[in-house]
Parts: sequence; C-alpha cells; structure tokens
Amino acid sequence: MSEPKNEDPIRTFLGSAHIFANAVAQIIEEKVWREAVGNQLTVSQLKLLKLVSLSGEHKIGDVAAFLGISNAAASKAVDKLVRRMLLRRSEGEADRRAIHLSVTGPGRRLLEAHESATKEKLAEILGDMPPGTLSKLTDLLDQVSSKIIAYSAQSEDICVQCGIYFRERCLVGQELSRRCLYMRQKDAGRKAASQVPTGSGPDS
Amino acid sequence: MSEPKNEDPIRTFLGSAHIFANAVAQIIEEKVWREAVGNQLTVSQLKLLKLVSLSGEHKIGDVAAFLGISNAAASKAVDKLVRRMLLRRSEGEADRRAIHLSVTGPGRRLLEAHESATKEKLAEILGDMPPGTLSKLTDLLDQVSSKIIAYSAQSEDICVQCGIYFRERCLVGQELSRRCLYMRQKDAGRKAASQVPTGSGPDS
DNA sequence: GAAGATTGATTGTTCAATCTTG
DNA sequence: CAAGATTGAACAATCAATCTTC
Repeated sequence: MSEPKNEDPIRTFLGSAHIFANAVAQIIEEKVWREAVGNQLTVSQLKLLKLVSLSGEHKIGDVAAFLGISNAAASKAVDKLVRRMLLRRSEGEADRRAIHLSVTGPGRRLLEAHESATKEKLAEILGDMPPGTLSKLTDLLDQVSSKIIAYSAQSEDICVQCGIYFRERCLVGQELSRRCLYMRQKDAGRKAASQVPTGSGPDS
Repeated sequence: MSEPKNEDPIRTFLGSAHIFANAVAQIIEEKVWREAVGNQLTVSQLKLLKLVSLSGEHKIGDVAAFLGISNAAASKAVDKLVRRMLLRRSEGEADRRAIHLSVTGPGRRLLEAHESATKEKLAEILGDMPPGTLSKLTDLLDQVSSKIIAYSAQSEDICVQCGIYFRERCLVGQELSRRCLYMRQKDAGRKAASQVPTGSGPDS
C-alpha cells in the first residue's frame, strides 16, 4: 500500500530497510550516542566499552564476533581504550593465552552518563510512537532477520551479530534454534559460577 | 509480546534493528550482491555503478550524498571504476566544473547480470514470507525512519540517504514533506527535458 | 569570491604473518 | 601442532588544502 503500481515489493522493502539502517546507524548511534559522551569516543569504542561492561571478561575473539569486526581491529581497539585508562587488560588465569577485560572506574562513569543521556534522547525521538507499534515492528524485524541469517549460514554456531544488544530472549536466535555467542557465554558463566561464584556472566 | 518481563521496549527494538541492519548489510549486500557479480566489485562500487545507471549523469557531490560517503571518497571511487572501464567520465557541457558520468557497455552488462541474479536469490530468501508482511514491515520502517530523520535534521534539503534505492513515492520523504536529492534531480531532469529531450532522469 | 572536483595526510580496517601458550 | 593475540602492509574513508571554472 502507498506504493500503488510500483515495482517489486522486495525491492521496495530493501529500500526502506536501507534508509532505516542508515537512520539508526548515523543518527542514533553516530549522533545521539556520541553526543551523550561528549564525542570523546567513537561508536566502536563505545560499543566495545559497553560490551565489556555488560558481559564481563572476554576473549578478544568474542569481542570481535560480537562487534562484527576482525580480530585485529578488536585487538587494536582494546589497546587504545586501555591506554586511555577506560579498560583494564589482564592475563587469563586459567588460560594464559586469553586476556581478561574489565572496565575501570572512569570507564564505568562514562558509560553511566551515556546510558541516561541516550535513554532520554530516545524517549524524545520515539516516545510518541503509537504503543504496540514498536513491539510489532520488533517482531517483524526479527522474523525477517531470521530468514536472512538462516539463508546465509547453515552452521549452528554462528553469532547473530547482536553486538551490544544481546538480550535474554532473542527471537532471532530462537527461530533459528541456534545458540549464539551470547548464549554460549551465559552457559559458560553459569557453569563456572556453580563452581566458583565470581559473579561473571551478564545479568540481563 | 514474546519479550515477557523484559527491559525497555525501545532498547529491545534497537537490538532487533541492529541485527536486522547487519543482516541486510552483511548477508544481502556483501554476500548475495557480490556473489552475483563474481566478487569483482566491492559493495560501494556496485552501488556507485547502479546509481549512475539509474539516475543518469551526476555531479560528484550528488553521488556522494546518495551513497552517504564523502566527496573525496566518491571522487576516488569514480576514478577507480573509470580506470576499469566500467564508468565513463566526461566534462559537463553547461558547467565545465561539473563532470558527467555514464555507464559503459561492460558496466551495463555487469549490472544486468547482477540484477537478475540478485532478484532470484532474494525471492529465494524472502519469497515465502506471508504476503502483506513485507509491505506492512516496509510501512512501519518508513514511519520510524521518518521520526529518526526528523529528529536529526530540521533542514528541508537533506538527503534521506536512500542510496541506490530511491523510488517514485518515498514514504519517508513524504512524511517529512521534504524534497530529497532524488526528487530534486527528477525535477531538474523534467525541466531540462521539456527544453532539450536528451532523455535524462531516471525512468522509475 | 564561490562552487565543484581532486589530492595529501591521517585514521581505521582487513588480511597475512608472527609470536606465545596449551 | 592448534588456538589465541598481536603486529605489518595494503587499502578505503575522512578532513583539510588546492586547483579550476563560474
């Protein structure tokens, strides 16, 4: 509808998807997010910081997979944040090949400021959407994402690229009946916690 | 729904949006598109080629705005495609500061192959969506995109970044009552065509 | 002088190679 | 030898500066 005698609906849909993706990336992430931290951090750095704060310690490879960048890029990004004293890097205890990451005090303060400022802005932008529209849209998006991801990867163990947005009940993961990186991480955390209660693993 | 007692619906929505955007960018564009042309072109190059073929001759600045990259990047990208004989670059007739771009024979053949291969794959991926779902999703996406874009830019004349996906009746542009770059282009083309029928302007 | 396009320096990203630990 | 992390070279993107044409 509203595209009367136009072309391929799939193509039309892709057009909307493209604009939407750009709007989210460029305006919400690039503009809203970065303004919230006074443009002191790039978007990748912000994501990295947030990821570590949410999910506790990580291997570099996991960080890279979550963020959708290469191993090398993740390593260098971590390096930069460590040098700015926002992240702490220590060697793994069990496996000395792996590193452990954690957020420092200043880093955590920066993130908290970011959280509240962003939440406010987003309410301003999307707050007047008809109630239910957003959740309906969320469901539809998840359905389509599942189809697309299912097409590309038959393998079970592929990250769905939730980035910093992982959540407890991820429709995409469910539809694909796939254990994404986040779920794997959680399981590992739970298993470890049952032995040594260090309190790892993201608590939603 | 399906996110029972979970967090902020806006945040949940952003998560889905993120995964969706990644799925479109990485799987549809990066994988499907590039496979369709045998990985001879990068996604940006493909978009550039397609843009020129769809909308006729262009100034570099327009190309950059459509594609969402900087002027400099656009200039260099054009350069590369010209060197590979897929694009033709000639000086503007009226305004010799501007350049005119057109697609060469090989370029057009490459694009046609891409078109049909992509269409086929997409039907395979999304073809079994319940009818109407896609158009409903399209409408919802446009609504949200409008809100986001409206927040960021008060100015009238800003491109909505449709990239190669511009269409005749763009909901986003309508909702914002904004003449996007594409529409400006069309108007200019129509005005010129009424004087000198050179056949410029994209024909849907 | 202003608008358009191009070039140079910097930054960030990837790929391949290397190094270290299991 | 395998898995993980880091480094070096190549490449693309941006910003600032320059050059040409109006």
